[in-house]
Amino acid sequence: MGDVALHTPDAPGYPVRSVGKALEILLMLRDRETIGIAEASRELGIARSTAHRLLSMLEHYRFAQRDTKSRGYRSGPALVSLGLAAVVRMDIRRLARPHMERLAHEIEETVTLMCLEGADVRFLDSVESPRPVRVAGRTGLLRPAHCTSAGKAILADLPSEQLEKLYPDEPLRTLTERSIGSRRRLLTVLEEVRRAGYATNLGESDAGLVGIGVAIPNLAGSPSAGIGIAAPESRLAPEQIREIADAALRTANAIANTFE
Amino acid sequence: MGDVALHTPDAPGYPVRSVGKALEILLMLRDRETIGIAEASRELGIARSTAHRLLSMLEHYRFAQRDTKSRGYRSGPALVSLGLAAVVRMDIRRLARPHMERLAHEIEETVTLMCLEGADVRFLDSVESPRPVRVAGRTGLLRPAHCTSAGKAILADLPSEQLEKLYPDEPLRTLTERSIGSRRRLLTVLEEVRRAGYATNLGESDAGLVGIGVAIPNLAGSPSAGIGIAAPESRLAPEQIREIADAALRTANAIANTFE
DNA sequence: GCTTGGTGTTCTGTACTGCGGGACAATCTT
DNA sequence: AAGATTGTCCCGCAGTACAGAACACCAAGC
Repeated sequence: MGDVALHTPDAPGYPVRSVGKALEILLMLRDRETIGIAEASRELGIARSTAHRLLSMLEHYRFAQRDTKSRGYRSGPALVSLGLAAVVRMDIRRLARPHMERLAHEIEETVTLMCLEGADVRFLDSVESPRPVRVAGRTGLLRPAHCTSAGKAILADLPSEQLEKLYPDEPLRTLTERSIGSRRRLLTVLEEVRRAGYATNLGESDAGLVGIGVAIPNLAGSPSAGIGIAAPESRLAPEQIREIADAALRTANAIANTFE
Repeated sequence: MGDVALHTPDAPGYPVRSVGKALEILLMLRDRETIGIAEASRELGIARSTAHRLLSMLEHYRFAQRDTKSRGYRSGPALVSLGLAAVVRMDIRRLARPHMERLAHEIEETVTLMCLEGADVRFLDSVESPRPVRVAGRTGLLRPAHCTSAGKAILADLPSEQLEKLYPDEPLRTLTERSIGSRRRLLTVLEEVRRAGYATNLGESDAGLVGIGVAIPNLAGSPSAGIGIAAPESRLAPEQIREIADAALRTANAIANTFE
């Protein structure tokens, strides 16, 4: 009678193991550059022959391709086109675009849309500053969330137990010497972010680059997202920050309201 | 004895049907916005219950997600992150980037990298013009190949039998009234492209936008790619075309030579 | 040179798993 | 209100996708 496992809304009542394993291989392909057959077999707990067959299958459908020198499989063209098609269709991105363009035009700096992916943020889209000297948009990039402005804003919105899961190991990854290196420091920074409503990034991801980021609230279902504004260090005076953050917050709210 | 089917180099000797069907569903997700269970079952020739289970599986791994109003499945966040990770890693893109930046800087117009996907071209990456009035880079977009400059350049490099497969139906899709509408016209245009070495796009994809495109030669294995230069109509005088095309050809060759 | 540990690849039998069919409920159409 | 489609669940059978072993291949290492 009463089903206890209701708290996992999408547990497949009738799993198809081979498909599950194949999808897990695809997910491995996201984090690793290439995968070997033995590697996959070990990691998924399946026989080498099975891993071989699954990878051949992925190769046949162009989801994977063999690296030259026939050593290991890497992600194939089907993933590229599927992914790009999915990105273009993403609700957040489509809805956010016009607002981002308005914001980029108003403050004349590069605006980027990001979403959380594990403990990282993925750059989903960006509108570059109209000025000749500007920060380039780097769609597709992955950065540690705690090293970016929008990433910090997103983290600040997370429930604390989820946050702890994301940072199990103590020495946090750093990109520059200004990056946040310890969990304690991160927690106090996030507290400040919650108070201020926005986050900053003062050369913590790239030297000479500063950013201001806010989270997009109420993204029902889809992973948490945010927008960040990036500028050359020399151009952003401290007294502008509040003003720019307000513009970003207005934009984020406008995006959130577009969800009917 | 003699295996006849040697001309299909990657036919999986030992197919895993469920995985194959699952991957085919993913491929459907690329072309359609959403798919229903009955739809998938019909198209793949499997029972509705099977389609249901496969889609649940995809949903569980976040490769698909249900559309609000619980009607139909659409592509999920896993596809987005997988795709973007794959794009960033793509050889062509990584290798082409520096050359594209140089070209964009030299001619001060927006440069785009595209690759063929069926009879369309997918925008893989772009470097925007430094000028204030410029054509925006639209990474991820899909356009009919015969309506874009680089697309035509890529088509011109294709063997004719492959070309015929791509255009079975006579009234070609058009985006503006200047788009090429018939196969005959396309063939003569492609002949000109082969002679000139580059292709043009005079308001055939977007009104007020002109482009110059070239194919990147010798892309062993990976799908055919090309680069295009897009500019506002008002800014591109006819006498500049040859010069810009030469710069683009130099760039394309430089990219091709990067492949060791 | 010949081992030794590691790969990727192919084959075959069997237990299990994922398939189809059917029944039900919830929608949308007419 | 009836009819047509849809998504969802369940169950029993048979087909399949798994593991295991055997083989070929390439590195190092002694």
